[in-house]
Amino acid sequence: MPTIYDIAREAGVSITTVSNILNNKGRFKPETVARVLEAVERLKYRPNFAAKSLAARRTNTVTLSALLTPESFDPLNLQYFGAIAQAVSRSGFNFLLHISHDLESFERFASTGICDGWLLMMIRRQDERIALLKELGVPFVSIGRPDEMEGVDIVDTDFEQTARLALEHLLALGHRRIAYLAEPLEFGYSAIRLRAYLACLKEYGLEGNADLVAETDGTEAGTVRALEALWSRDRSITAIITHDIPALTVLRTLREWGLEIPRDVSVIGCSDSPLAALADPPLTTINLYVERIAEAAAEALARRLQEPEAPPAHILIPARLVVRESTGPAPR
Amino acid sequence: MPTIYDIAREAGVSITTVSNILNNKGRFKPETVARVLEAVERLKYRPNFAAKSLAARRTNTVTLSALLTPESFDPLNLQYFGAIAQAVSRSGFNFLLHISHDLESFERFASTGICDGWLLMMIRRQDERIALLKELGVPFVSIGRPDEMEGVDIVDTDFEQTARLALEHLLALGHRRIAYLAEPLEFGYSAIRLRAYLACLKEYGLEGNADLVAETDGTEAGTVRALEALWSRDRSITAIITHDIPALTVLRTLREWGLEIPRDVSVIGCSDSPLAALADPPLTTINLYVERIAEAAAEALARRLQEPEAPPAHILIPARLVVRESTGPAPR
DNA sequence: TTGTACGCGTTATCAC
DNA sequence: GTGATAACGCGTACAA
Repeated sequence: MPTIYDIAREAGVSITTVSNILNNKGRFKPETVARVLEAVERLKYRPNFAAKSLAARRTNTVTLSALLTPESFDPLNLQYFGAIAQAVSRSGFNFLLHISHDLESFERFASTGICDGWLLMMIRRQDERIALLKELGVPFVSIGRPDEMEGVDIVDTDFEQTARLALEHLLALGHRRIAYLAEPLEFGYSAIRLRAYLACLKEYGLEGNADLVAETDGTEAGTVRALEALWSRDRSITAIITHDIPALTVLRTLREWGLEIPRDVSVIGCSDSPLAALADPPLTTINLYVERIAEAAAEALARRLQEPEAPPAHILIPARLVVRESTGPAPR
Repeated sequence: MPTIYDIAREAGVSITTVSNILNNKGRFKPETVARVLEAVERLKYRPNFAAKSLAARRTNTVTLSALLTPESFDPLNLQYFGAIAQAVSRSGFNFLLHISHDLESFERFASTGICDGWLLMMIRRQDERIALLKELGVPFVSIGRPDEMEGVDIVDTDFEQTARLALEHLLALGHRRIAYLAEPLEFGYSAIRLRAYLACLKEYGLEGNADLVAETDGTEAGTVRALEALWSRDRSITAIITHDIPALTVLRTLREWGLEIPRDVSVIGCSDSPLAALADPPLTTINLYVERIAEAAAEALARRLQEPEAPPAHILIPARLVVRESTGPAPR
């Protein structure tokens, strides 16, 4: 691998000149620039990452932290990865993806200074990554809301709005007995969604439905159990609001029970995972605008990196209803 | 961030001692070791990645390269990511995941020397990443087979065996008119699978079925078209071999046609994507032992990094049949 | 067993 | 405009 000295020699200039030209600093004779660039091309020179980082005291790199959990097989995560990769690249940073199975591997990685800042996803209510990064003084943006949001930059879906979107869609179709099947409430977003939903119920004078709430433990069996609990409590339910992944199980279980969807029961998910369109019937759900979330997160981190002392931003991205075939008029 | 000098001062030793103790070199008084480790702990010192890499002329880091394509939403990819992350960590390297939307972003990243070696997945028939890495002289292992395998380390599924597994399963159930629905043949693995399948047919004296082969373009509509082509060619088909993702569409389309699975038609997929178990009915498929592939790839790369001149290895990992509910006895 | 000094490849500072 | 030269933080001869 050639070094900056090789280029300087080839072009007949000093390494300072090479460095400055490559980093667009100062003004140089077009001729000099040409000679340098030509040498770079010929020798296929690329500045060494380690040396550059060490000297500049910044790596110009941003890392996305994802967790490795059994539940995290939702292909929606792949959409997030892709969208964030693009958004970060566009904002001029190198992009890295780090998958940690435990906090230790995250810590080892985070404290070596391989990146300037972090994007955190799959946020938990008491996310240890946040505590760690705060302590280390490493800039980051949280994609999702932890319990303690004080002093942290946050980008998240506007779950208050998704709750409204789902409820209003069902109300417009004539549904009144609406159940809510929550994902494990230990997941921050699940707790937030439920709270928003309950508030929304109240707004529409439907507090009665607050009884029709169940929680799955995240497994298929758990979802079936939650559904059974709901059904044994009230057989007049005509619609269910849930998340995309449990919705798949709900769809199948209801059909096994001899119910037809949406004739007998309407089902609406949330997140518009790629799985939603593949479901049978295709699932009505809420699209989160993953690209906008990615864009906002990348921007927020870029700003934080530039102005370390700026006040933390809390950005909520609106979502949109995607009507497919799992919802229909309430049975009479 | 504290440096090695801070630790040396805190522990009352030289930086050499700190460095050696941290890297397990030489023998030291237990007392000295304790003092150093205690200082490290107290100041939360971690060797700086850039400085370490620069001095050692190696980064001790391995990167997995994934491509960003519309088709790549299969959650199986997430399993690969996780398994490879773990395997690489276990083999003592830092793990990075790089998602590239184009060759340029890959090249920019690969030529800065941020990692010692690469693991390549989602291999294409003429994969430009392979050409680039070869030219750069950067060590890598290809997870999947490109057309030109000469001189490259390869770890892949034994598709010759998966073909046999699927065919034998169906034959044992009494099927004789078996169709094959291939993924786009521009994907290397798809071409390899088809070739292996045709060879397997011949072995069983079933060359007649070679007519019952169709190719999807990877979209849902394309899969439906391929299925229609198959059906218009021969209505006596009782079983279909395909990949997991198109299998989902096949399942749904056949049901729309009024066919029951597996009573009227058996369907078998390949790859045991997390989606397979969620399908309706749950899909019989071939499990690829993702963990073993990951393990083998990480090992192969570690060996290559240690012995740059070792002869290239071509490792094929056997798979296993997973019988669920989409296959059954042939209708009489 | 410990300390000094140099080198890794780059950027930053400051002089010319 | 261009060029010396001193960091950057760590590993490692080599000397003590």
